Amino acid sequence: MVVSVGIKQQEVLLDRLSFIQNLKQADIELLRGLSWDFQEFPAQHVFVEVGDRPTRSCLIIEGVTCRITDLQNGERQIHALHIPGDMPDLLSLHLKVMDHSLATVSHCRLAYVKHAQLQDLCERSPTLNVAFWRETLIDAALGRASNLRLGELSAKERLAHFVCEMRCRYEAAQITDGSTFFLPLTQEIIGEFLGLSTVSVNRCLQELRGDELLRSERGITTILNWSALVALGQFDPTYLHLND
Amino acid sequence: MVVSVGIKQQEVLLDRLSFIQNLKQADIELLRGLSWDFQEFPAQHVFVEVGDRPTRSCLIIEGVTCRITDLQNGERQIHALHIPGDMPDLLSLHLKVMDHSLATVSHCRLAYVKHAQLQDLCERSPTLNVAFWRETLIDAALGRASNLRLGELSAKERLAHFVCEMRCRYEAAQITDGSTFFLPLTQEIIGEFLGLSTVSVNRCLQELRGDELLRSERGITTILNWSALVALGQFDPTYLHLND
DNA sequence: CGACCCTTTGAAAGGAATCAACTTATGTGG
DNA sequence: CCACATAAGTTGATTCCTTTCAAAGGGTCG
Repeated sequence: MVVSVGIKQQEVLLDRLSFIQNLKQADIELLRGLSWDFQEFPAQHVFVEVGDRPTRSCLIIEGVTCRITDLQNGERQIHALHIPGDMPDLLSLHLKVMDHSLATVSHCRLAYVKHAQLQDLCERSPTLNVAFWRETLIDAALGRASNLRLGELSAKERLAHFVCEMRCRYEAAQITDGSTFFLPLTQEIIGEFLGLSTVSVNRCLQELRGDELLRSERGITTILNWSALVALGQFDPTYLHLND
Repeated sequence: MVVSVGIKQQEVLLDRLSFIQNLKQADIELLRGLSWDFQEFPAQHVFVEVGDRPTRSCLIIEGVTCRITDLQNGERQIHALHIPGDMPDLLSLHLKVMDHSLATVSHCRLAYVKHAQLQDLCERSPTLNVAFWRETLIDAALGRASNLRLGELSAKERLAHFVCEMRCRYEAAQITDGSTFFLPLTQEIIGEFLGLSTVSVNRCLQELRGDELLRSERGITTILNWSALVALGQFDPTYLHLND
């Protein structure tokens, strides 16, 4: 379903990219010249599948999506969670065959651009070329953070690290309300992301709440003790590359 | 220590890039025009540190390097292992501050190019721009494979998956001898990569040997039963993007 | 030949998974 | 607006895979 193209929605991308690069007027015009197709999906909807050869990439306007690999036993590993402003399949611009799937976690509004347009834009503007390339590099950096969590941290530490990351990303995307933000994730999803069982996620969450590090109900998450969370999760935001 | 610049060493890069793109003559000349600084390091040598702001990137000519994050307790997570033909810090071309360290695992010979040269080359040739971008995307895909191993696979499965990946990458880099290749890694390094203790790595390796899936001594690894290894590790080489 | 690093082995402890049930939300239709 | 159905969260008991601890064997190199 194609919905109306609102200027405000396009600005999501401008906000994101201007954050990291000094865009010249010409670049801004190139970005504004992109034509987007808007599409909405319900929660739990797979919108890109392994093996697909996408001809366009999407920008998340609203909602949360995840990058998934399915396993034989029906389990699945969530490699990454993406929030508004992210372009979860920007990589398909140069990796022709998808090596994973993308699915919505919550109800989502996505904006699609054709690869051809992006390629053209990258050839015209070295600045934008770098900006988009850089987006894929930061996406990869988030993957390294996942490695760290999965490989070295305990269940409780993983959860703390994860919350810290999300808080920073939400803040960067300017969708926080003070130290409160809305994470529309079930404990099952969090478990699939952190390599934990739902039961473990639940218990660790309760511990974090009991330790008064955070409050959370129905996805509405409030950080109560940031420094303690950071320490527990050994969280170092360098990998988010928000300031370089 | 800067050593002599051999033509053969430069070809490592050409081989790698021509594998994935149809290079035009002009591109090949641009690549040949790059000036490399060759440097050698002993094993266990950290050559890029967290927080560094590199002005050049390296290509591995010989040896194995690793991408590392150090933790408080002295443990470290190895995010990735790189082999000849890989450019482990190509990402520093656009991520100014390193969010991890790079270290040699075995004795290494590295070839360095200045970022300025690479940037210039990317502006001159859209093809090469894509080729290098794509290299960083594949690097990220390897990270997703790590996620999968760490998050969903048992110790034995992780090891199997890992061996499968290395075999494919070694083959692509043309440094195999039939089903035999040289992995200069201690069990400790493998453990740090797979999120396992040295003891577990050792026991799983013995199992794989006992099951006659592979043979290995002093890093010399021989695959005895490829399909069984692939099945055990649930290995799907799509993410290596060797054919697209 | 001894020092050192890597590998191997055994026994015990522990963190998280699993299984199963129960409670609390969310949502739909009568 | 309540009854029922479904999804999400919570709890307890048990099992199991890995880790940890500790020590012995084996290879390499000065």
